[in-house]
Amino acid sequence: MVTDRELEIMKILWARGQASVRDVQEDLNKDSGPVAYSTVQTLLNIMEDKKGLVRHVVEGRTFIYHPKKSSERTIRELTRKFVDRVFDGALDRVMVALFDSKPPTPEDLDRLRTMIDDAQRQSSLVAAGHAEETPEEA
Amino acid sequence: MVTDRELEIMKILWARGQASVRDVQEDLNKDSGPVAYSTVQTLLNIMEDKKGLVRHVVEGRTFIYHPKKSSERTIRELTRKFVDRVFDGALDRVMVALFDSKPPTPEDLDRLRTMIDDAQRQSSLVAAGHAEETPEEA
DNA sequence: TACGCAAGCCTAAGCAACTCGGAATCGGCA
DNA sequence: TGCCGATTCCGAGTTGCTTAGGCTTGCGTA
Repeated sequence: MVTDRELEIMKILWARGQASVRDVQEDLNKDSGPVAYSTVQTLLNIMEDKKGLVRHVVEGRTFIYHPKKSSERTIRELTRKFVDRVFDGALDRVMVALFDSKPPTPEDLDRLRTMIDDAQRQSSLVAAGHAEETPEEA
Repeated sequence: MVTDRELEIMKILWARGQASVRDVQEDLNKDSGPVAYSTVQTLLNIMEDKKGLVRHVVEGRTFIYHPKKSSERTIRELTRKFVDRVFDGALDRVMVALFDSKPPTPEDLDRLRTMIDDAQRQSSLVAAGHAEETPEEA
């Protein structure tokens, strides 16, 4: 649903909180190659009207855009789609590919170990009957 | 580079080792929706001539297609591209999103722990001066 | 007030990639 | 010859990305 270019723009909006078309254009020019003002405008238009990814308020003559969809939700959906598409949902196969394509640093490994420890502690609590203490997501 | 549809076809070829256009069409019809024979043919054509993903041999009158690009390499590249695109290459952020979008099972966690153990043992060996025993990739 | 510049927005359009299917062609066989 | 399955050719619809040009509005200047 959200394309490459749109993701770049969303990243800018997430980082800045809000931005005018000019702001986005300048950031894109800095990060990637040169892009015409009207290109950014068209994309933001589509992202607002057709996809609901952003919204805008008018300030003087200029449109100020805000992200509407959170980075957490967007990234979660992108990740899920990728895992399903490439790995048919198999998490351990993802990990193998991940380590293969991006060799982890020792710091990465430490952080991962901590994450797994937490997850295992969590699931053992659940198994012991403390599931009701885990709040559900809205 | 490799699109959704092409990945589906590659998966079929990887699973079967080789397949005729008819084979691929039938598997696609089984997995996804109905697809015309000529569509599959067009796709395989592009995958051979333009992208070098497959090759074919003639057997009687029919084309038998073989995967040319390995699943390992394809998946590694897809994974790397995804990590760079969405997470700017930050491995630990990928893990967080992974756990978030696909809650790991206890079995997943055990396997992951083993993988991390292996990786850490490996890197400590390297740190101890055995780097020259690690063969380089061609 | 009248004029023109600058900044912003909107519209139309082109280009490339992907996906798909219809129609024609070829080769063997009854 | 006529049929059948397989292959090839070609065009069309969709989507993403890109841009140029036209329109509106506000402001400074004379």
